[in-house]
Amino acid sequence: MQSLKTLLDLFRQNGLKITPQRRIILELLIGDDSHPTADAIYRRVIAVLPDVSRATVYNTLRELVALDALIEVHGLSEGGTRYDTNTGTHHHLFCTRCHALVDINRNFAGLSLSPEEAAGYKIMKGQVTFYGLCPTCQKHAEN
Amino acid sequence: MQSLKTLLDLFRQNGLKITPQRRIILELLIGDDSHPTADAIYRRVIAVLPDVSRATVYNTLRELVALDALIEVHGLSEGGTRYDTNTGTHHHLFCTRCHALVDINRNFAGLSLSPEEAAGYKIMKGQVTFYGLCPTCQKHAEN
DNA sequence: TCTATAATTTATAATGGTTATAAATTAAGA
DNA sequence: TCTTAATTTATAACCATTATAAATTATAGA
Repeated sequence: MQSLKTLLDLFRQNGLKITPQRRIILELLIGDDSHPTADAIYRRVIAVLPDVSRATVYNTLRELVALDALIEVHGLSEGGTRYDTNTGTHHHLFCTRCHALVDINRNFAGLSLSPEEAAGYKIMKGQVTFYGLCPTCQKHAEN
Repeated sequence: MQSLKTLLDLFRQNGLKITPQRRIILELLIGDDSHPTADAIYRRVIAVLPDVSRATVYNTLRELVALDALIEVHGLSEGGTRYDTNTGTHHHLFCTRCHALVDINRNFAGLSLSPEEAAGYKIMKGQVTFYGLCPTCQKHAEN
């Protein structure tokens, strides 16, 4: 994710106002590679600005996604969409026990389909998700 | 997915009763490779047995998943979980426009992580999802 | 075949993440 | 400083799914 200044400029360039709420959310998001949920972001926001509403958090996240400054990761964990500040092409490694999610910044060779396999589809991208156990969860061996 | 007889035996072996509702759901699911949602299955069920409730459909799907006879696919489309009758290891190809989902029954070589990339994680599996446009959606070029 | 009973189904309410609504507030250009 | 459109907020609504509890039923055993 870019610097705060770049993000603020991006908002301004798109006719969006810089509100205290938006500024806090952007500041918290920058450098966060934990793939937080909307709720996790909300909780961190109200620790700083206690009166911010959930709706504003959701709205701001939606704006960031629309501006391609943030990516939604669906289908992992039960607690809702995860937000990814890494907007480049990358893959994921997910801990099925604690739901930690880390980025894999690498290209996988051989990630393509033969014409028969592709069944006439025009392929736009291939995304890999690795499932496993993080070091901490391996120690708590059960499950 | 196995034959109806195999599935019925599986239910019996696990002390589950064979009800008309369950039988219909199993029959509809066998040979269905469309990755339907719970709602799609429900609508097909009530076309045959009009009084079956959504809860029964959800319950039966949950039982099939617990018996490893059905797999849940999360994070694709907005209409909820997709159900996959292909219980073997495989990958997916998803049309981002019409949400068609097809199985890729192949192993991808090179789908592993170096120790540094794995960051201490114990990897259990790697799942690939290809995103693209199906032949029909390519014609309706927009989007 | 009949009965007893535990499993199942059902209607209904509840849940959880997220979006819509509409009124009150506010950023920012003139 | 004003004006106004954008934003925020509280609240309700939404949708997929699960929980609850009462009514029904499959099935094992008499």
